[in-house]
Amino acid sequence: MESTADKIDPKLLLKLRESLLSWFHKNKRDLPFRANKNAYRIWVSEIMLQQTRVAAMLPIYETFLKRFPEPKALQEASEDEVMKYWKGLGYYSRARNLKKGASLLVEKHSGLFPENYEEALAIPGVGNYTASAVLSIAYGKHYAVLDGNVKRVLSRLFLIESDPALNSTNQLLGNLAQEFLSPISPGDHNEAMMELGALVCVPIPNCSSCPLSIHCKARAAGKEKEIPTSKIVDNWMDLDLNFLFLKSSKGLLLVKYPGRRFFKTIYSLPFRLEGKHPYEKDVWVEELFEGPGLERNSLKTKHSITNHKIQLKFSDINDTNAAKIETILKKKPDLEFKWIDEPELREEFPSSISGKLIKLKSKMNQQPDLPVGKL
DNA sequence: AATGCGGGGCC
DNA sequence: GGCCCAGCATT
Repeated sequence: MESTADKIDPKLLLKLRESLLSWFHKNKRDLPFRANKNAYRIWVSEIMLQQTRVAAMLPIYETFLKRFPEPKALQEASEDEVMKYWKGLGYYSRARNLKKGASLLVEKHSGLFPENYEEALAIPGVGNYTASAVLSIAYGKHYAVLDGNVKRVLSRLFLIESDPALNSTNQLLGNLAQEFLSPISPGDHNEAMMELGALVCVPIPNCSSCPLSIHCKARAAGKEKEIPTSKIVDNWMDLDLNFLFLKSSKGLLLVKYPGRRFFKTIYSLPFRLEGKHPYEKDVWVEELFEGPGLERNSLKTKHSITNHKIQLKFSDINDTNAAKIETILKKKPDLEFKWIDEPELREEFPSSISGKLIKLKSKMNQQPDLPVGKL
């Protein structure tokens, strides 16, 4: 633990905070969630901003809050309507959690976002980051946020060279953030750190406009461009997944099989890995795809699962003898399967992939002259 | 500690 | 067309 804040000159800390805050007051962007501040509006903005760029969430934020200006409105709305307002933001469990959280607020907290950290953490979809952000910005509580921006700023300012993906580094950065946090204006301080990381201390930093640059250890060491560095390489792999709509008199086939690469714990349509990939093929899947009347179409769409850039495709088999299929499936002892009604697919195969495949199918039905063939 | 979850803006 | 992004929950 070379760099801990308790070794830093307290006067320097004061100076750094002051420079940071005065920079923020002059340079902060005029954003809607910085006006009419209340805990609910800040909570909504923080949830929307998770893994999402400001530019992408701005137009949605305005219309969302106009329709759901307070927790009660969100609680009373149907989930479908909430989803409609969330459309375009992705990570839809965020919206479901927001609605659940609104109910919790109405029922347990008189419609207000709690001021207590543990109670905030108990809200679905609220983790350390969001709890600290809302409590500091809305209520002036003394909790430092630690997001990707703050990690980058702190790593450079205090020359933290260890891998930011490591738990130990995270802990160190969290302690530093808390030590550095302004006791007078924790909310502004947190926002200022994130704003600095978003505008100035970006991956390739603009040190000449940074209020902290003269005290930045990474800059002094000439390492500002290489910090933070992660030794963890994400080698994204290209992968083709062909999903099979196998329909028999019993319905549409779903399977679950813990030994496969994806969807170990949920039911999904049977899928086959195609093209070049390092994974083992499953014999029973190949047998299914060899069934009679296979129709492969040329439509595809994109999907990503951690470290995999996937081309999604699908094939159809209709009017198949269910008993024969089940014979194939039963050869695999730990394979579970069931037959469902096709309209239930989204619920029964709870991945966004099912939605994408449904969309692809409807596209195909609108253009019946698309090439369809045995291969 | 690893893994799954997405879609849009921007270069 | 690829890259990047104000994390959380589950396992």
